[in-house]
Amino acid sequence: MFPPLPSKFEFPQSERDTLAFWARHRVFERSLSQRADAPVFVFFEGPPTANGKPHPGHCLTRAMKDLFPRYRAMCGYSVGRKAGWDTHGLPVEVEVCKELGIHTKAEIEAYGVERFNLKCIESVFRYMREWEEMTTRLGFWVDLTDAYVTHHESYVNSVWWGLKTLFDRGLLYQGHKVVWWWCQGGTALSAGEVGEGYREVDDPSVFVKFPLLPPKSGDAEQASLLVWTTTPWTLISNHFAAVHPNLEYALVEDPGAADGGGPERLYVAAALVDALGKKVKRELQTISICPGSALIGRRYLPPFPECYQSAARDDGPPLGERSAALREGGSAPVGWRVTAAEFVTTDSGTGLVHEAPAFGEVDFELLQAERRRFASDDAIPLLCAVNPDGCFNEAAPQRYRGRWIKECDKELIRELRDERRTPWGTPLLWHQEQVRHPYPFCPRAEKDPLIQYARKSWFVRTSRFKDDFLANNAQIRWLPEHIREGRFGDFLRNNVDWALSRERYWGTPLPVWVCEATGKMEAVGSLPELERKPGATDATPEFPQGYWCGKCEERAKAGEPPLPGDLRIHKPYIDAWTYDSPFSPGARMRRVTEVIDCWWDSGSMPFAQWGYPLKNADTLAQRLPADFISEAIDQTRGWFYALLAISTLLRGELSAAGGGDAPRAYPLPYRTCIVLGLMLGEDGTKMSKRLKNYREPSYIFDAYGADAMRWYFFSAQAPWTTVRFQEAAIRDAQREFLVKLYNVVSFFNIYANLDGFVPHPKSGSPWRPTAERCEIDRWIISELQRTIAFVREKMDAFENFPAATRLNDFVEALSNWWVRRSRERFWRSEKDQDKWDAYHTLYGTLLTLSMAIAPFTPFFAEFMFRSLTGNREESSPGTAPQPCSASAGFPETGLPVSVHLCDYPKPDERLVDAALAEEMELVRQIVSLGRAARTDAKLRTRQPLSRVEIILSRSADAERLRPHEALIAEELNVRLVEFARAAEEYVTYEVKPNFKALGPKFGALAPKIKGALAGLDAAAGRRELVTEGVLRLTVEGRTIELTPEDVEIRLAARPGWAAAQDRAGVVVLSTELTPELLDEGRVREFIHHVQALRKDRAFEYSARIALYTELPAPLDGVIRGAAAWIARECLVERLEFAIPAGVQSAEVQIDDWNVRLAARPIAAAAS
RNA sequence: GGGCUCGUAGCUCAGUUGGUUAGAGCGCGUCCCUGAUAAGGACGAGGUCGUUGGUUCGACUCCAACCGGGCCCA
Repeated sequence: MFPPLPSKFEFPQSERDTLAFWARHRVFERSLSQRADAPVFVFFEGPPTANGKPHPGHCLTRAMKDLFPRYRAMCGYSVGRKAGWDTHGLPVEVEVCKELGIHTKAEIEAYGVERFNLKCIESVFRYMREWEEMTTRLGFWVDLTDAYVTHHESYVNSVWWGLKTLFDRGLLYQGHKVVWWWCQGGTALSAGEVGEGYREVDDPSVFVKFPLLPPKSGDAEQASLLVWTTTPWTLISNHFAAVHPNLEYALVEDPGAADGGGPERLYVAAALVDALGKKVKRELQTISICPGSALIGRRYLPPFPECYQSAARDDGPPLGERSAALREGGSAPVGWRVTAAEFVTTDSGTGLVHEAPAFGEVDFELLQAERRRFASDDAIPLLCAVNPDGCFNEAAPQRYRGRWIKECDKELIRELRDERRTPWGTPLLWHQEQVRHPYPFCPRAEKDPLIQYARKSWFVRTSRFKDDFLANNAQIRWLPEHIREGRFGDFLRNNVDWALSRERYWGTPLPVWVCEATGKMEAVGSLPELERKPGATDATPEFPQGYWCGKCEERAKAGEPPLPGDLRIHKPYIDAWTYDSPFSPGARMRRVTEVIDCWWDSGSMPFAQWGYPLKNADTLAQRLPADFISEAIDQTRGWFYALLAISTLLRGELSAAGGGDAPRAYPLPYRTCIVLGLMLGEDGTKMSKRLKNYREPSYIFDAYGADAMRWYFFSAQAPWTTVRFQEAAIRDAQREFLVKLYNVVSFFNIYANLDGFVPHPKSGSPWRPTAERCEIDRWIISELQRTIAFVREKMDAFENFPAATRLNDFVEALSNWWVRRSRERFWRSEKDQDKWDAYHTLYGTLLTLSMAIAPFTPFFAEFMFRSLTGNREESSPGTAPQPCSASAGFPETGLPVSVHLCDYPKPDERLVDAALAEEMELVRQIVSLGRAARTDAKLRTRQPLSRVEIILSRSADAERLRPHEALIAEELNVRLVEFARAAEEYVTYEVKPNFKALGPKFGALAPKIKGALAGLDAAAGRRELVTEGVLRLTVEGRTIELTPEDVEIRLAARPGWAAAQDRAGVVVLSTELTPELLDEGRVREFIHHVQALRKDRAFEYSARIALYTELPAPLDGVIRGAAAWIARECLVERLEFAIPAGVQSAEVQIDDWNVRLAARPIAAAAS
């Protein structure tokens, strides 16, 4: 007896039951342990940032990460699945700041770094729990109990080891770099963060004159360079003006504005003269043209004199008047002269660029280039009138000092217009307007604009490894493929050194200690290593026994919960550690203050998840590289890059884990990477909590279940396409696949129990091999084998979409052809072998299918499997799982308790019948045509017809269809099936060119042949082809012989017949209705109404009934004559032609007659 | 502005080394079937395959430019 199924199946409830079942029997753990000694398939979990609730996009990622490991595990691999959490970084800090209602670094310091970081841990834990819940509910099997966590001491030790290794190899260095700087947060932001924060804003656009000093020889020219900027606040820090040496520059005469300033001369790019003239509505007259190179070296006066006049050294002349020795001999001024720069264009501005190296990346590079020309490294200072907090400093004019730079823009412009003049008395401001352009703001604090700012920070010399990155990349299997050469390849080719340090609090501390006497540095590879350093201590004046212990005691005394031990390796505790300097006796080593980019954390996970090298060297050797990873496309420059870069840098060191000397081969650290598309909300725009344009995962889980969502992800599109997350699409996916499949399971369940079907081949219902069963059974079993072979092939290649599509097609075929065509076999009363064949076929198919879909829809697969195997529970869960094999129709005994402990089905080639598959395809096509013809002629299916004539385009097909005549006759409800050969009575012919064959053979002649064929007598042409094997045509004077392959013969029904056609052929129905046929139709109508009545009255499926009817005379004889048939079809025990009093009756119509029907079940049906 | 990617039916998406008649599901309309009923089937309407050029005997497919969306970078 199969456990009866509920009348109303609830997917979400069933899934919750399955979750409980998995937990009860520790199915996940056992799926791992039963493969403990198998070959490994390595999966890396990209750690989600535990900062914010998971949304549907995360569900897609996690579903994909589940699918392939499940599949490989069922295929016999050992697939360890260690969870991981990314817990450091700015996002966490910002979340905590919001919670605390604070914003700036000063506020964090005031709150206390210690308490702050404690808050960060708490915040991370909160979100981790939400993620764990979603993970479990989605059916993502990953070991949450043994997750790696980036802030754990063991993890940080590994990260430190990597950094120390790079430091010792000279790859970790401190340098200046212009970064996108968040003034209020006091830190640089990563490229990704900056990209998030771009907004369209209006900024001032100012054109400013830089008056030229007279050349060494020659008279004062009284001309200015005209420069353009959208950041007036950077003008105070101006250091150079740049031109492109190969561009043409014009010296123009500006007649001057009406309200001030006389005529004067300006240098601008020749190409921009007209455009600039239009801006001020004056004609700028070109006086002379010169190349940019002619201007190089010319000196000018900056708009604000503070830097120019500052004394770089106490004794020297002002900076503006200083020159220094060049490497190649001679000397040059250290600033305020024209330099050459390739980046100058005439796209906007004036073709002359104001350079403030502290505030622009290219500007800074220009400064570096200039510096390299000088003999002394520090000949040219970096001019910077702005403090890290975004306020002007001592280098700025008095009135601006201490003020927020953006706030000063207006005043600066006014000063340039009204107060500052050229030596000849015109205002320095030439023109002012507004521009609208994208500008980055802090994505975490939307009002704070970012600025480019030169900052001392730590870098990893990744650019030196560009070629290695590319070589590594070339070995990776990317899905989709274009990522390798496209987005990712481009990114690698443009590699710049990794800006590693962050001037923040909650992150992996940069493990570099500096000698307080000499400034020399060294890196430390782990906390134990630090503790072993000579004289190492975290004692402070306040806590002479040690800062950490002191703090712990303090909390204990105050009755507060103990500090998480993992905080020991974080700020501020780690900052307390000092040790004896190896560089200078008596001096101490102190840690630098920075923490590192959290991307570096997550990119270190291949070894850090195992705590390597302090432990688990063996594990690492086995688990590198990963066979499979997957994340969304936004991780290209994130995790995908971090992983590849760090593993490439540490290739030699990582290979030591394996005990070998040879460097580990590429790819590292992942072989296959599925790059998922972005997920958009219902309206096709980015998902937004604010706009509520998507459904929460929990809503989907409760309304449809996790499988519906998973199936939608896997089957609706290739995973790398951008998808719209639509509730309706999930509902559809559920209806098309899960509900359809459930109906088949339910069908089986109902009848198997009615007939007492026992699946066991020996002790159960009579079983016989597939080869002895009927054609449709052999067909569906063959389809099953083909499907499994296809799914395996695609899944082995990480292509879930075609695999899922094929499974969908199979379920469609099972439900809409096999079940439909086999229903009668289940209904019939006799328990003959054919009936048992049907049961065994369906049972075996469903059982195998439950295994085949298990990685895709693990909950429903488990439901199916358990339903088919009797909802077994183990009395002592955990006994050794038994091996399982299940070929169609013949399940072995001793199946495991869960489908997920089974082996993935293997196709049995012996059961595949390709010819039968093709024939059945054709049969379905013909039947479909027959139904179309019926619809057309308004002949309902219940009305039998005398015969159908089938005319096939390929007459050879007739022979192949003949064995299936009975099937066609039954499906179309016709007495006779005939194949007509040359049925010109019914059809007309058309001879069409087959260009695929004609094209290569005849080239340009092909279209002409098409014309010739159109004018041909098609019937004659066809005859010629059939009798002679060739068709001769004369085209352009040439005689051409066409073979049957060169053309296609199409058929069309002649008008006047009940017919339908397509490429396969024409199906013609005989429409003549004899009295006998009409009578049979009426009986079938009668049966139909009785069945409807049974259903309407909700009789048991197997209930025998007494049937009462009152008929008009013309029907009486017909129904009486068919009594036996009716009794068999409708389980009628007694048929009476009068309706007894008190029995509820119904009136139905058969043709034009009214018929009364009534029925009641007969109690003891067991006779 | 640069790079990548996508543009096919009202919606969601397929479309196999270029082959002349571009498909599916949903939705809509008409009908059918039903002892699987949260089913199932048939038919119909609905497309200048983003636009414009080019290559080719032949282009949804290849190339170029442009337009539009998305992502990444600036």
